[in-house]
Amino acid sequence: MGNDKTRKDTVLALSPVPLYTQIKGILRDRILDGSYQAHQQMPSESELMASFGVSRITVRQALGDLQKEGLIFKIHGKGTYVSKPKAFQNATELMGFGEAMAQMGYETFNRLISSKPVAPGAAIGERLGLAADAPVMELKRVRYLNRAPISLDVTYVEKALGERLAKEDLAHRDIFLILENDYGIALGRADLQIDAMLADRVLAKHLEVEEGAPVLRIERLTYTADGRPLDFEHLYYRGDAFQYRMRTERIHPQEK
Amino acid sequence: MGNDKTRKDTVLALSPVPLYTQIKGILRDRILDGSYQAHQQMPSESELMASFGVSRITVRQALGDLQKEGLIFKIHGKGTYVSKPKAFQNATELMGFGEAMAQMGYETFNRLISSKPVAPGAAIGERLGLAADAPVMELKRVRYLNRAPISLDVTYVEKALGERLAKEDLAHRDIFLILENDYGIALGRADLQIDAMLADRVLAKHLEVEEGAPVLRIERLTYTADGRPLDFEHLYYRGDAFQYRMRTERIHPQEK
DNA sequence: CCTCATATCTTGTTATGACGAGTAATGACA
DNA sequence: TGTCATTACTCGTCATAACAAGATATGAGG
Repeated sequence: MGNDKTRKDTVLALSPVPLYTQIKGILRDRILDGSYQAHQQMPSESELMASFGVSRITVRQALGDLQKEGLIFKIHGKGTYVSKPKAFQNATELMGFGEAMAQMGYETFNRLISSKPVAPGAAIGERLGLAADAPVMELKRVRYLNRAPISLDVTYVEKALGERLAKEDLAHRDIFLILENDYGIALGRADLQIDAMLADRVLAKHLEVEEGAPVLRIERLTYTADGRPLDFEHLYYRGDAFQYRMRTERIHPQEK
Repeated sequence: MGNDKTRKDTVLALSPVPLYTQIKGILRDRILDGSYQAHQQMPSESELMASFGVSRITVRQALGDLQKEGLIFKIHGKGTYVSKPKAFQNATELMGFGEAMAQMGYETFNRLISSKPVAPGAAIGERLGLAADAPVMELKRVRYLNRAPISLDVTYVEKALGERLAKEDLAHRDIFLILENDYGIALGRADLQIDAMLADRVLAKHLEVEEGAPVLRIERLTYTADGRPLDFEHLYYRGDAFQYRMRTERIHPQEK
């Protein structure tokens, strides 16, 4: 059932937000609230054209974006279907720790251990695209979830930026959000490297675990939207208290 | 169409591969071989239209795909630019271990430890979308890189499929490639969870490390292209010998 | 009953055309 | 000289149109 060809939806052509964005939002809501059930359904492109009163290219842009988000998938010649696994949507999204936890309803708190200018090793300076002798700021923070320490974050940024950041409310706000909302710096992608290690004495003290406990180490180099490296971090997560989740796509062999 | 300000390129309209795919390939090659240098350049859309003799929509589809791959980025009102960091392209691509290593020029070898039907715990059966009492096959393999053990892979699949897989040449081929190339099963996305743990006695033996050494554990649930869960794996990587790399994108707040 | 061509769904690709919006250089004007 | 409107680029959005290609139901012919 649920066949509502006659249904008419209103999208505002004069709105500042694009039509396909509005349509995307409406369809996403219907998927998330169950109007469109899992693994079947989804009106065809021509039905959506009629019901929203837009052209096919607009419908396809909306559907294409939803597919990128993982909410739907298409089968050539058959139709468009709703994906089931709502489990962890958007796990490939770049987020700060507090941001990610807040989205899941957890409260976080950060304790600033130290902030000081350091002479970067060659590796760090190079990653940030700075001159070999350019000074960088090192910010050390321990992040708490429900009063238990979860991770030690060591952040390296260019010195001037780091001094500015050190004055901010790092206890309650993610650096990512400060950069974007307060400084107006648009962030782009990030490159991550993940491996496992054992807690040394310093790490054990900060994370309140035994020396030799398993630790997940993540190296993250974050770029601005226009591709300049901005922020290099070492994140040390308690192996017993944290799982890093993500989603990857299979790229099908085509012309390669 | 006698138009060539700088260069004229030939794309085959009759080819079985779409025009935008051909154009995407040509542009990717030029970026990778340095014809288009990093962080500047890139002809405008209208120039590409003229040089390839195609419409704007086709050019935009090619550029959009390259942007998703991370090779280029666009700035509204200014132009399209080449991204610099060739470091690890396509790290969000879902790949088997052997596949990934082969792409980097390494040879791998797998040793099949065991393959047997098991009564799945509730967690595994549910993940695979099977009935609670449906039998599954468990395949255990140790993966070697340069004759050193790198990981222990424990794979769970539906029983019939698992028995078929057990007869294949698992020593030299990735399960992913067998599924796709031999069985014609198109793979879609995968959901991953990563954490850190310590090697127990069994793990230590297989990975040839000390008991208590750091181990990166990855849980991976792989879906077919049409969204059915197919393959659930536990991957245990030596923390001292393996780094998991990936790239994530910042999603900018829009309508949320 | 089974097979196969056909009609008719679906999504995929591509062209042409238009206007909006952001960026930047130019030149007129105060 | 400094400010501002103009203009000419760029990418972003959207409409209309057509055909290709995959999937499926239908019906004719064996």
